[in-house]
Amino acid sequence: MTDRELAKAYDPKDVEPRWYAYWIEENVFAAVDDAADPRPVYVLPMPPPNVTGSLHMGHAMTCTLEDILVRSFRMRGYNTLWLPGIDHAGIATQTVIERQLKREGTNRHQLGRERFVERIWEWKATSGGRITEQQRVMGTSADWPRTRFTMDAEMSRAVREAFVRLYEEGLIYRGTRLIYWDCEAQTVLSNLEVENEPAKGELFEFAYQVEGGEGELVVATTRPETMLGDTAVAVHPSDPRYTHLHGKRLVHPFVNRTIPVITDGILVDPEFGTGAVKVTPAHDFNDHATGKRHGLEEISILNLDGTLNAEGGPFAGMDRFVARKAVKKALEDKGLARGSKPHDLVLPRSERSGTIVEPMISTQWFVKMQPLAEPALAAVRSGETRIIPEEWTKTYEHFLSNILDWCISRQLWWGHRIPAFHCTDGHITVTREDTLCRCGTCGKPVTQDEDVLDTWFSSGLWPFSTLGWPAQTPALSKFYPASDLETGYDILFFWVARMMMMGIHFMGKAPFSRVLLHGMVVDETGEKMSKVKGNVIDPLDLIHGATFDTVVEKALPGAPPDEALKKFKRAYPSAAQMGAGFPAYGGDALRFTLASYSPQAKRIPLSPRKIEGYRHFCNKIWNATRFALPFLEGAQVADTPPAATLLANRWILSRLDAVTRTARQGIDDFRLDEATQGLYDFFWNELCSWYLELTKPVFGGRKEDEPRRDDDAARETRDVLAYTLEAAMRLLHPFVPFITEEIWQKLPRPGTA
RNA sequence: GGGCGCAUAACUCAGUGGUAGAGUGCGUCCUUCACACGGACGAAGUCGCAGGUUCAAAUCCUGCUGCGCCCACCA
Repeated sequence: MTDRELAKAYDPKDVEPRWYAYWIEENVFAAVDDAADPRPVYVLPMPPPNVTGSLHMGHAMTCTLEDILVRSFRMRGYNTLWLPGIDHAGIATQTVIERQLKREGTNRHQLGRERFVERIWEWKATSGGRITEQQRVMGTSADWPRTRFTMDAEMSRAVREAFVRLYEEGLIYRGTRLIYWDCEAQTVLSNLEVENEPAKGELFEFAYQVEGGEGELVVATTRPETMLGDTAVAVHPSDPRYTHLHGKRLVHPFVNRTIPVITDGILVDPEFGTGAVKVTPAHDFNDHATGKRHGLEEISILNLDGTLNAEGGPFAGMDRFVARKAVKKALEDKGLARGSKPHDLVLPRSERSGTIVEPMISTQWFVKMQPLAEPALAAVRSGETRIIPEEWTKTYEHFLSNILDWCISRQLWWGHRIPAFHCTDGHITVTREDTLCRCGTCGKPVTQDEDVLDTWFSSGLWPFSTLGWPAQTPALSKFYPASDLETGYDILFFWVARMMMMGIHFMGKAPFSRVLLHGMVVDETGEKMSKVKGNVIDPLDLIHGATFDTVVEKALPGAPPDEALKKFKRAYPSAAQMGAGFPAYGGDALRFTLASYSPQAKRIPLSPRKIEGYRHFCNKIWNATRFALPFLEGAQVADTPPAATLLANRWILSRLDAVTRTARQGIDDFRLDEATQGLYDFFWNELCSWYLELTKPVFGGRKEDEPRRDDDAARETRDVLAYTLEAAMRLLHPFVPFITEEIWQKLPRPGTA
């Protein structure tokens, strides 16, 4: 096959890897730091995927949308930086490695901290960050040599610097608070990492005897074991049923203490339960606040692993759930149980481990949020940063207006160690140095704080830490603030809000002028993709093709294949009639599909049939070119449209102009769906169905006995067709970069004639 | 308890104060000269329900119904 001939059907497998290699070789994704570079700048920080991650549909969406923006600006002549990276993902990664150790019959404590962390680095070197390889299959045109890992030395320096400055400014403090504790991972969690899940439980009632044998007071609870930490029972001040008990004391049935009856109009709703509330200040947020109001003792009853400590009296050593049953039984045995009824409740679960978290009193590091939140709110209110789709602005405002202090310490080993040192006298020295020997206050020997920082602390610095901050590098001055930040709406609070706060605080300017948010990719019926549901699709299977056996094995690992297949086909009705599997749709078809969904949709139901439709579109592009190429020999293509006299030629040039504006507008407004629709319609209906058909009689030569024409009309049409195709390839390129590159390289274009 | 959003053709979704749109699917026909990953023609919607504003509403407003998401410490 010569240069100017094309295969009859488009085969992405042949084309795509070839051009990716070419782009890398030609270094076309690189941004330029040089202050003297006169071009305008477009900067897009890439959301760093977890080091443990592998490409899923959400990543595919992110890569696609961002690559479209980036390629588009690059083609417009911007000095474009798409900065990629990887997140160390503290708790997620630690969990992965701990599971490995468990399989090997050991654990991190046997290994020791230093060895454990080494082990994670080893793992990272071999299998961590595989996802960045997979991103390349999507055509991701990031400036790869600038890839940052949040645990790199430079990133760590930035993290320490940020911590120290916030500490010195009084915005980071250490405090003893009621926090959420994950008993399995054995670490504190921030509020955002706790998911509240509705559940069916019971409301159990039991009686406290009044001291001196004057009757009883019945309370209701969903967590009977917490009664071991009760330090009061509260009633409503104006509840006539309990007036006679005001000021009395109650006898604890299991531990040697009496507790007061207190009145509290905030905690107690007389309508609920018995109207009397047991108060456990150390294990419940409402009770904690009540305890503060009344000066109650806070008795922690739990060990860090969720078993009961010595305060549990006869129940000490039991797991919290075992203790729950045992306490109920013991209350029954003492004749104090007063029955139970079914009750709908909300269980707080750890986002990561899935276990029910326990409120516990603990000393942790916090960031004071309000002083940081206010400028972040102001930046959006003033329009310095715009959130698109705009409806998210209210959600952002609501979050930042009601924000609580951020607990940033984690009892993990994998992460940025907190740069604080403790001496035996209890002084704390916070330092930028790697290590410290003497207390800054008294000079005694010190040890470093055992804890690490929340992963999101380092990612909150991403827009500037990746550019060399705190050093004043050329990259930092060139590329901060970024132009856009594009990501899924699910991390608006976790990540975007925190970058806004940190960016403004440390750099004095909001980190980006626009925040672009897309929805969650879900299955075709609208269900969230999950391994449990068996509806996960690996984007690479759509690109490369895969039998349903393979697809289903990944969707529902370990399940019987026919059962898994049934589930899968229920989740993707349009795949049900597809025979044995997915054909190789190619990266372009998948990208065009993902871009075609409206970004304001919160749920993006992935439809295999839709991908198929856009694969057909790619084939259409291919064949249109295949038809046109033989007629383009000797075409003159300039940067501006050729002068046209024939109606058809003038018409297609005007349509080209219109679609150019549609595509441009769609990209600028982050309405890529409108851009894809416009491009599809232009190419298929206007260019192929109408214009190409109209050119046939002008060119002639289609039948054996008909000569190819070479008159003015044919020459004008040739030049217009060449110009139009070349321009169409450039318009389509950000969306479907592979096929357009393949074709464009074969087309006559400015400077090649 | 607060907040946000959605309801348009069989499916998935755009859309606009002035005669209802796309893709896919469906029906009939066509392997004819770029493409059957194609072409031609066609069927298909009381734009959730009820009010209101307007010359005009599917589009704006109010209420209702249904669905979804987020935030929140009711024992």
